[in-house]
Amino acid sequence: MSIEKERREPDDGRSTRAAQLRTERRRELLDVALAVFAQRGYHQTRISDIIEAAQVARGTFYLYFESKHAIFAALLDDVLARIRSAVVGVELGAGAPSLRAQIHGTLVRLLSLVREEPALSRLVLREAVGLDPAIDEKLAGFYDELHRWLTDALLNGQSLGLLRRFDPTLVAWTILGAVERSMRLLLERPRSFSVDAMADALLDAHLFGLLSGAATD
Amino acid sequence: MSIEKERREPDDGRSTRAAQLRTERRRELLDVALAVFAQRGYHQTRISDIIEAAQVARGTFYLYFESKHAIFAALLDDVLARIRSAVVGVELGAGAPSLRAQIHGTLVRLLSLVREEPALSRLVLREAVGLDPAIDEKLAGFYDELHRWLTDALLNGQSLGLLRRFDPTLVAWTILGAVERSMRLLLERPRSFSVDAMADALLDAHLFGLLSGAATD
Amino acid sequence: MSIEKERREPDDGRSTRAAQLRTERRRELLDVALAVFAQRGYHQTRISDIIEAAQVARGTFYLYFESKHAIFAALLDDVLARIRSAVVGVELGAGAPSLRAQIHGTLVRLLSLVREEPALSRLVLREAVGLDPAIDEKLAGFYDELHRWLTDALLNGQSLGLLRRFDPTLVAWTILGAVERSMRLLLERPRSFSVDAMADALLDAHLFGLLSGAATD
Amino acid sequence: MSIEKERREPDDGRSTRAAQLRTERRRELLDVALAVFAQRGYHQTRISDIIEAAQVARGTFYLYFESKHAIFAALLDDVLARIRSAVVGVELGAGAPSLRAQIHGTLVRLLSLVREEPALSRLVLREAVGLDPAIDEKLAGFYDELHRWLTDALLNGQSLGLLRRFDPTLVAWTILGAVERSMRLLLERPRSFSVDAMADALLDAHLFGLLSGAATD
DNA sequence: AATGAATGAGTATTCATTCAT
DNA sequence: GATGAATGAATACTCATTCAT
Repeated sequence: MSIEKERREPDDGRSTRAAQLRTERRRELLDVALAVFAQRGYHQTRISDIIEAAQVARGTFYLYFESKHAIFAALLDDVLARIRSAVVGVELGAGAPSLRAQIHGTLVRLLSLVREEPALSRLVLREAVGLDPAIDEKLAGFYDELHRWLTDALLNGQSLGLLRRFDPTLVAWTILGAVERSMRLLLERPRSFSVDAMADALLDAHLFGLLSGAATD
Repeated sequence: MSIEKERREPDDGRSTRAAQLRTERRRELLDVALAVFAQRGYHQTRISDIIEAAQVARGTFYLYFESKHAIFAALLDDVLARIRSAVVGVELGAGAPSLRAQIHGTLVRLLSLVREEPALSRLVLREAVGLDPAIDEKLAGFYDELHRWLTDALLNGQSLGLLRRFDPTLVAWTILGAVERSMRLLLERPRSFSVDAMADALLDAHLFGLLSGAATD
Repeated sequence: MSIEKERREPDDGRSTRAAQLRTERRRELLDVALAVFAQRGYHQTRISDIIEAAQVARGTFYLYFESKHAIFAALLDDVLARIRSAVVGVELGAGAPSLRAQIHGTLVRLLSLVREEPALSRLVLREAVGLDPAIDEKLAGFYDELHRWLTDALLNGQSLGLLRRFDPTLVAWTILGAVERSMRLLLERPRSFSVDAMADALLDAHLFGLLSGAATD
Repeated sequence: MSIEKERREPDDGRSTRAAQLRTERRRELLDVALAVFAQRGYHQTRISDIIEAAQVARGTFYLYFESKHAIFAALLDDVLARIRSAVVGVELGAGAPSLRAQIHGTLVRLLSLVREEPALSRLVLREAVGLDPAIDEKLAGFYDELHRWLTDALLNGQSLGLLRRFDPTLVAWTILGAVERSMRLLLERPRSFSVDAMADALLDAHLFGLLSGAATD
């Protein structure tokens, strides 16, 4: 009992290096697990699949993650953070790019994420759905977040006179669904459309509506 | 699945009665399974849950369905059929109700289905997602079907001059996503919006767009 | 739902036979488990050992017992009941056999149990000790019961004037320990003593004491 | 176990100091392990429990003990030695305290050990029972030792004419059991009896027997 | 000597499905 | 057709021990 008081936590290279190795291995496990989850789905994935792919002993896995569920949750957190960072940054200040250009940019970032990281995307759009109350809540919270952001943007546009009167809450959900389905589409048929075309279509449809100018009904 | 359909029985009264009983029991199993699947989710549901709720012996279950997977698939087929029948019937002929009224009606039927049959809806919108390649394909096929129907409607509208120029394929996916998300919203927060308001919001946003009349960008 | 109301619980031969089979199989599992637990000890025993010895599938085991712990507890209950029934029946009424003869009989029954059922005995005397708080409590309760019984007997003897003054509580524990150790001895070295000699030695030592008549200190 | 004892180190100051540190740390591990084993039991105790409590790295543990089993065995050896030293010292020479006083003293020493070192006592009386063939043998050997000592004492008493005729082997086991159970009693209900009263009760019962003077049967 | 990350054998329990009655 | 006892493959997680640093 008295001995350990003399022990000093070395903040030297050794522990720094150890922490780094730890982070790396955790990262590797996450990467491997992502690939396996995306390919086989959560339930078809066995811990064995992950540790075999990661070339790691069974016990090692549990050194880094408490459970199969935990690594999936961590993975999901990663993706959601990525999506968040693809969304933030729309600014409606003077001198900023036009509203339309900015939204277009956001859409392109989102859709590109799907194209570049299909595994990550598959996680949010497919594997995480209906998995678990805890996961469901995380996902619901995330969509709420996006929805809040979008609602604010719409409100902003309305108060600036750019957008007309409508229920921003409902419309925000509508747009979210449209984007979500576009992402899903890109995930399932990556070759069918260009990211740019999709972003344009989304924007045009929502900004200008579908009626021909002559239409009255 | 196909096995039962191909089986033929002599058409006397006895087998008619038997067939009827068979159909009833099958129906009851489906109803019970729907409730359980919707409440607990596919993976958390054990055959025991179903047969206990249905007051049926274990072996009896397998007399009516080949497997847990099979009863889920049958259930899914049921829902998809229900949704189909909520969608079909939009006619763009002369003397028919206005395009807008018809689409509004379709949307109301869809959203009402969610409200009245939350269990069924939950099955398509949550439980079936990412379950299984076979299920995925069934679901994808269904969405393709809806998409094709919607694309046709849009093309129709364009050829009638009611709708302006845009890529009907992309826009159809967009609209589908918007509807889907609206249904999901109604499923998760049934009290938050009226079916009618949602249908209106969906229509307005897509028909007229969000820009204020004065907006140029 | 309406169908099953018509089903009747048949109290005929079929379910009677089923219940009997069930009891038999449970019994067999208990017997086999007893042998294995006694030979290898609780912790070294794997469920596989039991089901292999019982020629039964893994799932079948769990049809009859909730867990490894549960079957051990059931087994322990069995033994304790056996020991109880070896102890009860000491009567101090008029016309009854002499106190000494009766106690001798009880001791013989107890020690014979060890000789005839070494596996059962090993369970109480060795395997169950320190296994688990729940088991510990069961065991402690049982010893308390024996102790209460013995204390009563001693009090009885005192009030009849057969026994001299002493603290019956303490002495009862003392005697219990002597018997327990005798049983353990018989378990470990079955050939070393006859049941009868042990019962005699226990009785003599406790009734008459060890001092020689001449002893004053 | 024996390995460490045979290892020799050059006797200069450095290694003396080192050896001392080594002994200290070993001692600390033993103390900590004792506490943990006594509280949680052998099987519920994980090496992690010990090293966390001892504030020592995992590998360090194995520098001092070959295995979990080994540290338990070492601990058990400690207790057994303590008990031995509480027992030895009964001398039946002339001028020595009376036989009764000496035995009383031995009993008090034994029972006090239980009171003062409940953790150690729990180890012998509960945790070690039925643990392992190796441990069992160690325990059996120890009881044999006690038994031999007690048998000798009884024989001695008989040859001195202090004790009457009886089978000393059997009676020695009997007494051992009585003492053992008294210790267990004190362990489980430390408040229920005084050490002195227990020693007295044990002695009185065994020396004078339980029959009233008038008793003939 | 000390550390603690890595190892991997070990195992209780679940549950979809079968089949004898 | 109905039953439900029996089956056994499947798998997440634990923890004593090792060993490179």
